[in-house]
Amino acid sequence: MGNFFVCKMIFCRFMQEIVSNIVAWYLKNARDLPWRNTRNPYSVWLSEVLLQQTRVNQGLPYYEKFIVHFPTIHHLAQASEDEVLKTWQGLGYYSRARNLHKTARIVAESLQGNFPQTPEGLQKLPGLGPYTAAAIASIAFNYPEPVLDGNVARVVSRMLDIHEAVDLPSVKKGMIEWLRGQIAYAEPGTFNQAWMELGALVCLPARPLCDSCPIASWCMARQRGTAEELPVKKAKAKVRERWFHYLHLENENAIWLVQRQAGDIWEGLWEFPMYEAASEKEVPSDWLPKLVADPQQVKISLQRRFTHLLTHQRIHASFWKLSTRPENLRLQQPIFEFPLVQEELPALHRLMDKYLKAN
DNA sequence: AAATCGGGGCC
DNA sequence: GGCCCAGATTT
Repeated sequence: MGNFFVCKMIFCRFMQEIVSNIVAWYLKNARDLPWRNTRNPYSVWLSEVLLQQTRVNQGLPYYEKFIVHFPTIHHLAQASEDEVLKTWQGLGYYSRARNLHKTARIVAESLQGNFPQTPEGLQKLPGLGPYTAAAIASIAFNYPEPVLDGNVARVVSRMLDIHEAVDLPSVKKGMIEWLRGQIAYAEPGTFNQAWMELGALVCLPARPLCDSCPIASWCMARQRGTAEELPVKKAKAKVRERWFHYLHLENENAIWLVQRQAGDIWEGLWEFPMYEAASEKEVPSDWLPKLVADPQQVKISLQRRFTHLLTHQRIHASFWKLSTRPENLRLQQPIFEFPLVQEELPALHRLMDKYLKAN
């Protein structure tokens, strides 16, 4: 931390020039993205939530889909949560979709359709943390609050050659404070987007394009040759192994699905009735009696196996085709029937989608 | 402070 | 296979 504040002092007298260079670079090189053609708070909010922990290229088609499906916050507020989840399907981090819907209802019904205009006010809404509140306030309402996302943290840590973990709250605070000291030198929304864009296009995680960087001459990491080592991050959690056994039951016009409950992955999404085994060794003969009243009346065959990789979990999924009467099943949740038409299926998660498409 | 939540692109 | 991404929320 000591190192950090020394750097901060050294750079004080160059701040205006640094900001001016970044903004000039941004105005010339920024990508043409749909949410940059407006300052409409609804569009800004939607884009920011969609892009949390998500690359622009991945979020872009979802932004278009949401704008077509829900042109205003009132359309979104009046939709059901299932409709919102369905539009979100495949993007991941599904609590974002539920919070998006909650916030739409709060703004539409309690705030007369108007978003709060300050970071503090915005951060009270579900799904809006420090980053998103600052982003909306600065871009939509011209409020001078710097954003700190993965891009900005990388750029700043290299600028100042910070070797402490950037996910440490104290280090985050220091970087925001440093940025706050220079945000007055530009339009807040442009200032914030310029830093992020620099991280996304030039100050890349690996092999940064320092020769194209508008502030390379002030970059301490470049001067010291440490850019590729930065930013430093704390160690990550290990991957959990899980074994899912899915029961595939369908007839001519219905497919049996249950909705996943809270407190686990894929909350609120739909899938086949499922039994989670405690280990790889746990075999069907052990768990089948737990799922059906009379195993004698069941025909069962292994259809397909997938290994589905997530960030912190590895799902070993087995899909068993089941033939029996529905009354014979012992399920904790009620069974729902849906017409077997792809468009009519509710928001399934990625693994289910993979299985259905493979058949 | 640590754990959890996804999916995809890149090396 | 590991890392990272326009992070937030819960414990």
